[in-house]
Amino acid sequence: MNAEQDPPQSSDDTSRLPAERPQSPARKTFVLKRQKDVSAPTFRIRYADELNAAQLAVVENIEGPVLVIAGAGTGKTRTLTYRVARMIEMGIPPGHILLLTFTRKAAQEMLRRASMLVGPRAEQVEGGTFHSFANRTLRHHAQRLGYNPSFNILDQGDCEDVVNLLRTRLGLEAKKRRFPRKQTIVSMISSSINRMTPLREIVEAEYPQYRNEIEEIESLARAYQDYKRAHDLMDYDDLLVNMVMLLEKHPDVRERLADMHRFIMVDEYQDTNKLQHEIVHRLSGTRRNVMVVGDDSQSIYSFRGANFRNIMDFPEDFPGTTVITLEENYRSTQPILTFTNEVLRSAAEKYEKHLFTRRVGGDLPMIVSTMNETLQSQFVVQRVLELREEGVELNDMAVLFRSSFHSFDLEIELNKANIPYIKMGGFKFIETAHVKDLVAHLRVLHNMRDVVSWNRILLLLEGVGPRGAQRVIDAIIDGSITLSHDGIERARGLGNQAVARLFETLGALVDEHIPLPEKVDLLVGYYRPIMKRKYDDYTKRLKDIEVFAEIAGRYRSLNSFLSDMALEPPNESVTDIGESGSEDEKLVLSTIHSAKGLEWSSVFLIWALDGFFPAARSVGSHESIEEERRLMYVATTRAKDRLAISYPVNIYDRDSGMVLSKPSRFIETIPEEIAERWVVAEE
DNA sequence: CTTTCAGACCTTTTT
DNA sequence: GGTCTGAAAG
Repeated sequence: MNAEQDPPQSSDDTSRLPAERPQSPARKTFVLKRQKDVSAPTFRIRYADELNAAQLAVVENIEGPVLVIAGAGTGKTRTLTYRVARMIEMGIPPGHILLLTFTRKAAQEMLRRASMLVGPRAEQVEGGTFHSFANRTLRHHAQRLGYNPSFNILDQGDCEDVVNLLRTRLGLEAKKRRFPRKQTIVSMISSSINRMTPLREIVEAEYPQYRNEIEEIESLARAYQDYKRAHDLMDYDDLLVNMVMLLEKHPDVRERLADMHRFIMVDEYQDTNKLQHEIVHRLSGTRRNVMVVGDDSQSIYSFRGANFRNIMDFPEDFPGTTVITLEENYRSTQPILTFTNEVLRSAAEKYEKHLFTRRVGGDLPMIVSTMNETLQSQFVVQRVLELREEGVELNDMAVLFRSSFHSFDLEIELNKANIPYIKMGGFKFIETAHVKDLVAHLRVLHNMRDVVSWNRILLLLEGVGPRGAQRVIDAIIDGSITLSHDGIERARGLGNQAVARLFETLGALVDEHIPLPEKVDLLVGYYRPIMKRKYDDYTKRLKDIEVFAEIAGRYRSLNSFLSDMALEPPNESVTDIGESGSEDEKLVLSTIHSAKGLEWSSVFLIWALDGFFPAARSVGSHESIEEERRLMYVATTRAKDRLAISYPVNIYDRDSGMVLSKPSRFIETIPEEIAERWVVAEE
């Protein structure tokens, strides 16, 4: 099928043709001319030479719904890049293209590569995550939904704080029976929202132990929603919910947005949830120029409400969909590909794909059993050093694991061996208490009504507890304390030295003409003594604060800084972030989730031990086991040339109280001719 | 009211 | 090994 000849439905769907719709003249002629003349020899890029047949089909199908099933390593990024380039060459204004990706980095990378093909115009394509797109859009249209445009965004920790506060207020402490902890409550609510399923059903299906508490949980959830709305706060889910609301309840806005984003591309579609699907569906409107790419076999975010039904059902949601499958793998050698296919062989439901590669030859994957945890780490260290000797750069090797803490022991051994590494995923810099404290100060400057942040920064003060904080917050909300001169006087009148100093500091910073870096410096000066009093590892944390100031220094506006910190925080974990730039060559340690979309020459997968991977708590249900299997697939498909999977035996697991010694069920049955088995024992 | 302290609890994955 | 909660001391 070929967009140049006769795009399907172009005759009956007139709304797509700009000529029918009065517009600014310049824009109109621009688009019209190109659409009728697509195959004219104005393309400077010779797409057919650069892409294989399936990839070319993706690039040439610009109009109408397109579903691309892209197996691992099949050149998805390349294809998307060329598609963007092609659209721009066709004369589609870059601003009309919306590229939704899983991380902002992925979008930036694609646009950077596209701009190398067709020039800097490509950078004007609107790209980013669903959340960041929703954020930008909602800042423009907040009033329509009754929000202040300077709403602040709550991360998960903030949400938990709110729930905690409201729970106390409603008198729902874990007094009598067992009431779920705040974390659990937040994830219940989030599940309910992202799956568009009533809370009651979520609790009954997934948290049956709290069945008797449903009434209370529901009322807490309601209080939570009201609270956020009353104070111009949105959590991650609200960004999506409100985006859907905006599109649903305000047709004029929907029209305008659909007009602005005529061509929509969504990457990693297998990891979108129902809300995100709604956004795509409504935004594409009658034009239906939607292309989604994904691999159902790599769907690994169901805990976040992602539903791979989205990708399975796409052709039904968008009748007339062109389905294109990318099957040539350019990444891995045949032995690795054979191995990954074997991992996937018994998956329950999937689009059939037959990945093949021309990279014949290469080592068989290794499955390595070690006596204990330390030997596993030492095995990795030794192999890394050997490969390094053979000329493989550290950058081109990665160690992957199911859960963040699985790398702890390895990190010790890496330090001993002086191997520099960077760790992705797990606990983040931005989530450390002292960094959150600083951010909270900036957030109240951005939005005085951010009571969550007020609460946080007031509780830092000596002599202020929950009660005192609430008194001050009440005064802020009713307007008797402000950051103006007499507002500060009033704060001083409260009789607490520390509170007075807080307001003096903030009062001096509220001036919008002060550049952000300067604000942060002043704030750090204010915060340092507080930190010294509160944390005994003060000097270690001080380093983070310096890094924080440095990051803030790159931003001009408080708004964009806060949005980025909430939506796209640095993914490196705490220890690494300060060292960036000190050494270029580093071994990558990463959770499998954070390794999505990446590739390395050599990949180690550690802790492939039943109970760790699959995780013990996933063993219960069929669906979660299937997801773990896909996770194994994602992990193993990251490898280009070498793959080693290891597991220690005889590990005592506190959770189950058992000694675990079985290799992961996903690799246990792999035949001898597909993977070599090794044992590492003490000499 | 706030702070401190001791015991209970449980740990995926991320926007 | 860390966070979270509740009770007692300041």
